[in-house]
Amino acid sequence: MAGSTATQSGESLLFLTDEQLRKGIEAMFFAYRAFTADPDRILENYEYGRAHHRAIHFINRQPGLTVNTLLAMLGVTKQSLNRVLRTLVEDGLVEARVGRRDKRERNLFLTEAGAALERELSDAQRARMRAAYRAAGPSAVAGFRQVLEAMMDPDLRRYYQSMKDSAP
Amino acid sequence: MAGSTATQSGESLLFLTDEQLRKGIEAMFFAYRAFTADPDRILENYEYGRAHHRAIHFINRQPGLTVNTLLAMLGVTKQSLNRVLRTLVEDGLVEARVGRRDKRERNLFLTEAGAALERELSDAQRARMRAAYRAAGPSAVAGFRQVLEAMMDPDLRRYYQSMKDSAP
DNA sequence: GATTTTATGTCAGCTATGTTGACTTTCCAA
DNA sequence: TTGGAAAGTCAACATAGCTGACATAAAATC
Repeated sequence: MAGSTATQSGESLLFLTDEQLRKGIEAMFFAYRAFTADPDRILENYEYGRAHHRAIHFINRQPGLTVNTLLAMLGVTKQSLNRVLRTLVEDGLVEARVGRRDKRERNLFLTEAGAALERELSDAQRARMRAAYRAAGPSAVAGFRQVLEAMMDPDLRRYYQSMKDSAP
Repeated sequence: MAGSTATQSGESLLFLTDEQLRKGIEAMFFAYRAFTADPDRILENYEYGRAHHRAIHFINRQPGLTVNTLLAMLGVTKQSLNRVLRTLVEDGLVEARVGRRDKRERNLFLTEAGAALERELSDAQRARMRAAYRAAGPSAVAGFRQVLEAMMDPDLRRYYQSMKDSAP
């Protein structure tokens, strides 16, 4: 409630003033908008939206994942995801295979066409990310990742950390 | 198109593999979701949405700003913003004063009630940001800000940099 | 074997927030 | 004095969230 500048933390306090925190909030807002701008532009050509991009992204990251797993990562309702998934399957970008062990489950995979769109979207997004990383430098990148990680919901942080981090 | 791991950059290349970039992309996605979660929860109680929050945030940051300026920062159409602004004015959270010099313009201000909601939303969001900053440490915070800044649209970066950064 | 739980899909309807297009009012400035 | 910028409004639409209700199949449990 109060100024919240002064705390008992042992760390340097310079980064915890309200103004600093507000700047961080704005930085997130502006950067996130730029971050989604390129894919959004591409998606228009296909009459898809951000929701399709997110589904495609995670199916690519973890081929064969189940609908429930994807649901947990996206944090939307199954009805909302289903609408997206259905169009992707109909359009031949995603394949939903009945689970081998548990036949109630659907394992999701990108088709060749799906992988191609994933590449197009991700190329654009990675290009911007790469430019930002270059401009900021390696040690800034490490800090960037640390702060984002600390900000995440713990469950998703666990997933995030479990993903491999460097090319094999 | 190709692996895009190898470049001619003089910097350390370790941060520019596709995997590293993809992790950065996911980090943005997950962190942004967490970043908006607290305000979203609060806004439900008032029957407002994220769009209202954004308007309130920027009006608080720059009291008296014009509708056009706000439009540029939010990156939406005036019709979309107008709907939000109208409800905020009707509900007595925002005051739109006719411009002194140019009477076509409307200068936007938060009322006491608007400032109170701003504080509630921003307290929650800053609390999360503060926790993440503390967990990551001061030098990580600097890097975080540098990368986000590099990612922004240049016009918004200019605005962003022009805002004061430390408590006066 | 019967029952319950789980995973998924689907229908209907609602809301928030974005869009475009057309139009009006106000009013500054050339 | 008139052209055009700034602001506001109305209508119609799309996307992507949401809730609730219900269906089906398969697994798990009793």
